[in-house]
Amino acid sequence: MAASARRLEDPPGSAFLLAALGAHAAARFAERIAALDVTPAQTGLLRAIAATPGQSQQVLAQLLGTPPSRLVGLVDSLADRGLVERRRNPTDRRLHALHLTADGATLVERIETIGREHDDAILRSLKDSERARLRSLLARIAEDQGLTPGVHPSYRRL
Amino acid sequence: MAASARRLEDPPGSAFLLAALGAHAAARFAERIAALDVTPAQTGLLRAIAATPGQSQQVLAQLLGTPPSRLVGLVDSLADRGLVERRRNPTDRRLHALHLTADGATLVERIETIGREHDDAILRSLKDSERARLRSLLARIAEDQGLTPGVHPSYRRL
DNA sequence: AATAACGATTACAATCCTGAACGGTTCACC
DNA sequence: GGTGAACCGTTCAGGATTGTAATCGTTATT
Repeated sequence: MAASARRLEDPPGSAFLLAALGAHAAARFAERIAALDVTPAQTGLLRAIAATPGQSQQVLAQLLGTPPSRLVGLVDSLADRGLVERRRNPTDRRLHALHLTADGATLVERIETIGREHDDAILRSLKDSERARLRSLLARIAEDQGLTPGVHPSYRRL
Repeated sequence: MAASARRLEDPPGSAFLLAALGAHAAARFAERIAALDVTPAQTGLLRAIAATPGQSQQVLAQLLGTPPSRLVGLVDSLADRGLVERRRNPTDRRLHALHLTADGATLVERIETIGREHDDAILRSLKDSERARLRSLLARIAEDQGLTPGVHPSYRRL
């Protein structure tokens, strides 16, 4: 009989801590933005459209790493609420260029505010210098792991 | 027209980085253990049983933060493969005490090995001293945020 | 002009989770 | 001691989400 009897409390590794904390942060953020009646997926799409307006759904789907069919429902839900517009491209009428409406733009602003509050809530136990250190470490891992900056990997196959 | 035009690349905050990296780490881990034909949820349950054997499903459900009905299927899938045993408690025949079989124990060992490899893969861009620093920062946040150590929050309402 | 390629959409099936209801068992209390 | 409440595990139906493949309209190719 080997020693085993590993306790549940000793964490199995930093990567697990990372995953657990990431899920926690994501869940908390989802709670916050629920007040605005948006889901994390919608938020990511709004952010992407705000960053590069006028793109086709195809391009956007590739950027986010999601099947195009999934974008349809997402865009629908935002378009129905008047936050996003599908503008047909006159020269190529297959394309739907996505743009934010005025309402959509102000919503993105609110989301960014909530994001900053969320950030503070999650990191409240760290001093500013420690926050900077953490951010730098995380950024290095993210780059090494090939994450596209500003895009949440959950669009891919989750 | 305000300045806006935030680029997608500048990350919206460390909490977002955390969430993105956590999702990435979780997805990669899921890929690894898929070779053993287990899901992350099953892995967490196996770990919990290994840490505190003989517990009832009710207690386990509360520890993991999941509705008991969700445990049933999880335990079923592991029991069908002979990794976990449900033992009726003779003094209180309502309870099902959960234990690992020999196969289950060796599987947990393999999962721990994979976990260490996974850890190295995620953190490969960091020196040992930096890994220690990161771990300490993450642990502090996790404690401050009230995460139960060793338990992945995704069992709760995801 | 015919056919292939392409963007967006729809249809469909598969998966997973939640919440309530259900049998079997034990406990509390009169 | 017997009756009803509480409890454990299970089951069941409903809802939400996602990926694959077929479909429709439009454009490019030859």
